[in-house]
Amino acid sequence: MDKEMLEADPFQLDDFLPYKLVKTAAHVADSLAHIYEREFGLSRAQWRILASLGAREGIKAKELAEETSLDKVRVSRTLVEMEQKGWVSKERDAKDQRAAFLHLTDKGKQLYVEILPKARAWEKGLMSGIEWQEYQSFLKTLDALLEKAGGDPRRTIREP
Amino acid sequence: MDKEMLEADPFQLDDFLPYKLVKTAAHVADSLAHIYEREFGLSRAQWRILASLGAREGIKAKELAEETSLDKVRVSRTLVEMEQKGWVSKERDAKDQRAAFLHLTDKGKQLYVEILPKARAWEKGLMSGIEWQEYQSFLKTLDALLEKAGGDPRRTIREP
DNA sequence: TATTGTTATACTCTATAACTATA
DNA sequence: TATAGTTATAGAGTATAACAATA
Repeated sequence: MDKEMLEADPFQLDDFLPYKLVKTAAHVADSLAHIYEREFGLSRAQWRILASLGAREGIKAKELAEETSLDKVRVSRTLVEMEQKGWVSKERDAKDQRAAFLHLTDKGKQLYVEILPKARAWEKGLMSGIEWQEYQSFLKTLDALLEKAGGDPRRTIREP
Repeated sequence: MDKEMLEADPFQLDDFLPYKLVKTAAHVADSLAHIYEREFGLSRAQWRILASLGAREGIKAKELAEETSLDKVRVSRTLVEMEQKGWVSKERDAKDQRAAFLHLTDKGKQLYVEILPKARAWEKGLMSGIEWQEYQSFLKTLDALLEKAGGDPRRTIREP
């Protein structure tokens, strides 16, 4: 065993990119979750679907799954919850009876326009103190990393 | 319902920072996981503990939990697994019989020096194409976001 | 009384497969 | 045969609480 090799260039988990990235992402996600979970009682899946549907009325479950990085099983179940809460309605596609166009109900839209500004204000607060240029560079690097890491586009993710 | 408000400034989940951040982090984490999971058969918790212990021999379970963002229950259980595999040994602290100093066995160190270079090479590959200055700025922004999001330092996280 | 670490348990999330009804 | 969506189930991860031993 080469002891030198163990000590020469000490590995710090905290400085290791994926760890740092995931850790930061988890804390940022938690911070946002305060709004939609504690303040509005939405689950993470419900939040993502609300946010997605609010901006893209009338899409189908399959597209919704792609947009939100949730798998079709979770989308299906979350939609049932959201229908029961009266936030979402389905409109069968006459051309394809298997699928349905999804809509926010008035109640759902009301929730959307209530949460969205808060989420945006939160995002703004998070960004305050970060230069616009630095932020643009940050986004660019994120895109590059996602591109590099690539991987399975069907990969589902938990946080918002 | 103000339809204008819904369409005026469309919200794109994909451009929303926490979503983008978590999504990128998940894919980057998956990419690394190929190495320690598929190539070496380590779980994520095992990988983090190995990486941590390799660099900081002799720490105790409590410090290990803090370093790895794993809770003490998971650390305790993962250490049992790793002892059984012969990678980790415990040395009771004579000054505090409740705790133990943790060590990698020779077998554990061997695994460490085998995985580490691969992880670093993977990281280097991920970074190739990204300017050094851009990367420094990226790390700085991550730190700023973590600082801002702050939150519970005991927060446990799943990915590497 | 408080702390370190272990054990137990319930809950959620995830992955997979099987199923239906359509196409 | 293939696809959209649903249902079922097993496994992994997470959060909590209770506990033993020691401080």
